[in-house]
Amino acid sequence: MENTTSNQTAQNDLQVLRTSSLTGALERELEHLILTGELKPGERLNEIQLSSRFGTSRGPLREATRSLQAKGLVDAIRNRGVFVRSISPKEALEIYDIRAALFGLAGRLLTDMVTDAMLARLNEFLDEMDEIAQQRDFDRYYPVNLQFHDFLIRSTNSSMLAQEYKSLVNRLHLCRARGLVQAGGLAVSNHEHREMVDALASGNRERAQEAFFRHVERSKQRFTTTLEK
Amino acid sequence: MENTTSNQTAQNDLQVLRTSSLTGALERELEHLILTGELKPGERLNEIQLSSRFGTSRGPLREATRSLQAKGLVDAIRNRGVFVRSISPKEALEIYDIRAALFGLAGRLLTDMVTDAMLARLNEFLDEMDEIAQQRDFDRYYPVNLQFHDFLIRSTNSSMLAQEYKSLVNRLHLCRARGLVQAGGLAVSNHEHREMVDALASGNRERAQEAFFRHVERSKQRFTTTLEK
DNA sequence: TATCTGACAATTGTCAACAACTTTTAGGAT
DNA sequence: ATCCTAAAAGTTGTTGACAATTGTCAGATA
Repeated sequence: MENTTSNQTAQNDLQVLRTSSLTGALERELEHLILTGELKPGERLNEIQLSSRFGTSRGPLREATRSLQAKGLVDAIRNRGVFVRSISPKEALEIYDIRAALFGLAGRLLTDMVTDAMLARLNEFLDEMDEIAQQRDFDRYYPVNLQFHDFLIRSTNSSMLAQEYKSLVNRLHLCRARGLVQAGGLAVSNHEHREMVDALASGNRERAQEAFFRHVERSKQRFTTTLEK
Repeated sequence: MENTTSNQTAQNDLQVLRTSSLTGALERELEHLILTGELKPGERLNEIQLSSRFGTSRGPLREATRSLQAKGLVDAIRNRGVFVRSISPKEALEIYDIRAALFGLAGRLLTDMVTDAMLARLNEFLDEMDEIAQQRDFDRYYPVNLQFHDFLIRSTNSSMLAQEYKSLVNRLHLCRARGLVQAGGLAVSNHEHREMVDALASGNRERAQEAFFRHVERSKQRFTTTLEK
């Protein structure tokens, strides 16, 4: 039994390596370590240590870190090494603005392609989040909230937009000062969600864009206020 | 004489290598080759050929291409090589939208920080472009138009925004179908520019955002029409 | 003629070794 | 004790070699 499972995983690994690459796998692994916080902002990525940990040589690992550098997740200093990037509050605010702009675009695009089925699904989300918000259960609210936003972005059918948006969210995770930012405004947040969905249903592009934009901007403000104390 | 200059460039190269890296230099060089069209969309980047051309080994070159891959300028296929990315019309349209959203954000941000000096500089740009447009001199119009947009983006003081915007513009260059798109609408374009500056001067955030947004959207429409014939 | 097969060439994937640089540490001078 | 210096250790930068894969082409077969 143990034999078959290990054979299976070995086959999976091979399957992965046929289409993807060792570098790509390492990159995903490192990205995971960074985003989960196992590798913390400012921490150095030791090539020897990491490559021996993953059982590869330094070459593919270096390629993976170059990719992460281009994505803005690490900084590289020549002859010193690569370090998990640390996003300053100033940079975080800049990213919030860009995220707001992209989310606003999502709202604008969705207005012209929204269906009854989509509105129904969105209202399901709203109801679910309302229920959770009333119980002040942040641990349950957070993932659904994430799903809600993901659903909206993916519904635009713009893979470029989805990719850019994800990249921004990832970088935002690297801001140390970003604790449980929105722990306070659960009900508030969902009120904004309703405004967004209503704007979509109204068919008014500019209104939807503005509603989506402001939702992220308010989240930015909540971040600012928690920052000041 | 020849000796001193070659010594100087050699010193410059060394100076560059102290702060930057060989990989970084290679990446810039490759990016240049791609954006100028010396390496055309779909073309393969031969590691041996390129590394011998630049006088390095394949290691740093591979790291450079990984970075370009993350930036969306090349595609890599395992065991086949990396290829200059070819942006489809569909993807180009998606990028136009994102660019519009970011440019709209620039307008919104600038509204709150615009100075008399900045407005004066912008009006200089407008007058200059008007003059060139009347002469139908596209070769002169294009770089000034670029400068104008660059000036606006940089004036927001958001390095993140500038970086993202530049990345999008770069990728747009990889669309084969994008010839001299806006060769037609010189005067039209500058009329839109005036609307943008006027909106900035009005102090109305939403109006400025919309004006900036629509400017890129109209440029997208011009792209679409040239695409259809 | 068209298609399949297998050897050969070209190219990419990975690795280990060496060179260059940085940081640490130990020793000595003040 | 403090500061400087130089050797040592640790880490990154780069290279060339080898393995694995893909592409090419001549010859055999139907």
